[in-house]
Amino acid sequence: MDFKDLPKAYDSKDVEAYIYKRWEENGFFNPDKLPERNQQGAPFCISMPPPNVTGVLHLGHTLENALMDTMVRFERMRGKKAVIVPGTDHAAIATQAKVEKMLIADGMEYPREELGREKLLEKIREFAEGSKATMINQIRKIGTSCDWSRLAYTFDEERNTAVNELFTRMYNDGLIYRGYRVVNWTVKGQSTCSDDEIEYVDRKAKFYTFKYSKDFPIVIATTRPETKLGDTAVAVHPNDDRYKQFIGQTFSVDVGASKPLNIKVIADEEVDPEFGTGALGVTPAHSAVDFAMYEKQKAKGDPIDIIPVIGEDGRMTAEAGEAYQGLTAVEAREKFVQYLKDNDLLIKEEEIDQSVGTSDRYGDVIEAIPKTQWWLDMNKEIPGRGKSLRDLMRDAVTTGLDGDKEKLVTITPDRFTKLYLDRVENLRDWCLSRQIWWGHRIPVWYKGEEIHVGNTAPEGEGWEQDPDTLDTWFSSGSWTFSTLGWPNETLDLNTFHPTQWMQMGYEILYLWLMRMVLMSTYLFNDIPFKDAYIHGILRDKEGKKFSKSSGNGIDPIEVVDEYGSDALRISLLFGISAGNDSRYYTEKIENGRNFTNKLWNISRFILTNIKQESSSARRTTNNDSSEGEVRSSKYEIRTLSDKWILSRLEEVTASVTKKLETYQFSPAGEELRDFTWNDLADWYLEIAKVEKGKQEILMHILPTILKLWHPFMPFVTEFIWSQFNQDQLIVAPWPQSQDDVPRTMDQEVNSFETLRSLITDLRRLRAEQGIEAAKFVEYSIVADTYQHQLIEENHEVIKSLTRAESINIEETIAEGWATDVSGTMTIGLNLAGAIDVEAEKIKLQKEIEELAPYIKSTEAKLENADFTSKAPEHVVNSMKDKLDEAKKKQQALKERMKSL
RNA sequence: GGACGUUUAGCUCAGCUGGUUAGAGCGUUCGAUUCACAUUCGAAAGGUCGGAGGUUCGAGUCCUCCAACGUCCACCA
Repeated sequence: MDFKDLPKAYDSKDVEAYIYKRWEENGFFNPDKLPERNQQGAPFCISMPPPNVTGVLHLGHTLENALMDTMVRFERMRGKKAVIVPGTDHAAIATQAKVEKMLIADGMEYPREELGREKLLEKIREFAEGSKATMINQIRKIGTSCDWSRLAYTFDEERNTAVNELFTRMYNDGLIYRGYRVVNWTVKGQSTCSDDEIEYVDRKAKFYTFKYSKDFPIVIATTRPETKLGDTAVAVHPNDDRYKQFIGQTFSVDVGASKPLNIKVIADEEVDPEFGTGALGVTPAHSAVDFAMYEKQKAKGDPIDIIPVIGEDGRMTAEAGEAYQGLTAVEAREKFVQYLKDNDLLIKEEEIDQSVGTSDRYGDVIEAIPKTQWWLDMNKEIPGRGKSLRDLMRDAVTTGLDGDKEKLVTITPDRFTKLYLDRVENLRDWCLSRQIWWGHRIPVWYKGEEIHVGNTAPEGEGWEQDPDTLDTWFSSGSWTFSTLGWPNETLDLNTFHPTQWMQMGYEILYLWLMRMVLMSTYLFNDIPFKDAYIHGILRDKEGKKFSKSSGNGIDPIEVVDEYGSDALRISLLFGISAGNDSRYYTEKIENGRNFTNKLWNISRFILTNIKQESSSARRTTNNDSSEGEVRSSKYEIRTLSDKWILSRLEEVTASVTKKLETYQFSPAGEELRDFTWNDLADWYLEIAKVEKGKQEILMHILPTILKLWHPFMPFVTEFIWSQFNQDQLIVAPWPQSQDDVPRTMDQEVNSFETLRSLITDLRRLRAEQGIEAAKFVEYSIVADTYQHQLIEENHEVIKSLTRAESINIEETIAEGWATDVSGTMTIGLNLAGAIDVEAEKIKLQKEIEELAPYIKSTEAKLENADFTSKAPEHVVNSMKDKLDEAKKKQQALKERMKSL
């Protein structure tokens, strides 16, 4: 397609499909196929946070892809060996829960029972494969330049090997152990879950204060009376005078169950004498805290019993007594409370606010029940390392591992480091095993008393593999290295690990970031990535979270189809700041689309302009990608506007580079947009229509801004680039900026700014007087020598941009003309006598008044010795200059007033 | 109970280590169909930076307290 055929409006659809295909064909997503320049460059690797195979991508994924792709394209152009390693996550519990829900919706009552393990897994696998295919296509559509040859899946064979190996090593180091402890149990999901998979919701609850029996001396309180059937102790503070006397005694109490409870009164420092009745009914089987007391008592040699009264089905067990067995917890609660009432044991019943833990996937209330599970120890010293996992996780974000700053994870914004650390200090041992089926099987085999832990099943007959699966985060925690080939010593692993950059939403800081740090520090004594950028979540126009239940979900692909991927990308990136939520709404996308179109038309103008103006086919074809700046050597700086725009381009290049280096995506993009639209399009291109002969300069500017824009808007920039280049923009060198912009430019830039405001002021003058836009007018200007020269030199530009018949430099503005002051110049507009003198006076008076307070306060500041002696010189000087100008302006205004 | 975040034009948000008369986009008002673009162009109106103190020559920008909204954490027995 030749540029003369470029349509007036940019149509993203065909272009995007064509361009992405071309990229893939050229193989530049694969770091091994990048040009020599990149092969020599430093590695830059981003592990794509693998989206869950639970369905389709949402806007949040689009934001993440935009962030990653912007970074990787930037670094690729800068000559690094850059790669995004893509993948998907089997998302164990989330996916199984999703498929089960779908099966139930289709009429199945108990999918697990009805299908059995293998058949249900087959269903889930089918669904997962479908999701994967959909999501990969969606990622392509967004334009993410990830290396599909390195595509991974948390549940494929390579990752399974990694997971098993990791588990085995941790087991052999004594960090993974099997233990009977209280776990978080979802009855609906029929599985344990980790502390991180619990979502707390506020609700009202009844708080009951009661005695076990008439003759029991201590009053206790609870929101879960039914669990009290499993109480085996009452804990009080050792110094509590009210209860001291009972410590050590055991009471047999009849609570209306089949057999009486033996309640021992124990002392525990943890009990707060001020809270409630100062005594705590201990239910070791159904409370993590109480279980800890149970363990403590055991260690002390003064054990108490543990009686599970709630089973895995959420119903009361036989241990709860015949009268309760089989009842749901809620039914049992009612029954027990009724018993207390009937026997005059209930002392108080009040309503309180309670925060109750629920399963984030199944939604039901989490029960605490005791169960034998696999755990990862946070506190145990790793053999030969002198540190625990907790220590490593702490070191990785504070001092760097072993005090090495190269092994320090930097989190942006910094405040998340503190949240991370708080969490690290409070981490409990991680329950690794799950009873759901969709996931990596625990690599443990049993035969009688024997246990085998390893990558593969042991030799010999009669071994049975543990039926449980691993917490999904165990596999995603190893993502940064499992995707690079570990446990094999691959070239990728050596080259790209630790990875350079990671981005994620703050909602998975604990779930994922911490686990990745844990795994990498454990295995390699190294970090998983150097810098982590934390982004907020996308909300809708009202600030509500996007969710299926709110019905406000948006399909990014529909948006891409309508507005284009580039438009979507920049509208998501603009207006965000690290760690903060942002809102998404149509106007933003339209704005993105409009800008894309603007860039398109700027390019169209420049390219066609070149064609028309340079009959000698000056257009350079660039056939050596390392010579990206080939055009720059050819241009000639001739006018003020040339100097100005090139100076601005330098400045913007340096600034955008700096901002991208520090992950300031929005400021970088906005600065670029401001330059492209407000400086280049609105001024320089308009001037170019008057001054002519700017082909070379424009053909320097266009490629440069296409490069600068490419990380943000890869499609449209690549396509425009293809109109005058053989090579591809995706691997073109990032523009170099000379930090030392020649000082002589400053003066030029200032002169141009003077010119620019003069033109704006002249335009305003005619607009205020209601002169119709098409009409040519006469201006006159009172200017000093320097300004005079400026106006002379740019006479045609001013005339054209203000639609003037004539512009004359005069001693004074003639009578009957409308006037105003531009900087220190007085400007006039010929109204052919039709001037409202009074209105003019009012306007000028207003301007004089507006200036007065500024002059006054600035003068006061400059007279203040404290200020002039303490403030830095440049501040004082610039203030003097400004004051000077303001005074001149005021003077001009006053003179004009007088002459009226 | 603890911690963190937010509070700047009608709306959505920028404002780095304190230093010019506080910015952008959208929206609004007025004007424009001229040869890149009406997904456009020109011009304008509109905030004193949640509140109260303090530090400083100087505070949206630092400190203290308060308020509203939001988020996370906690063994609320």
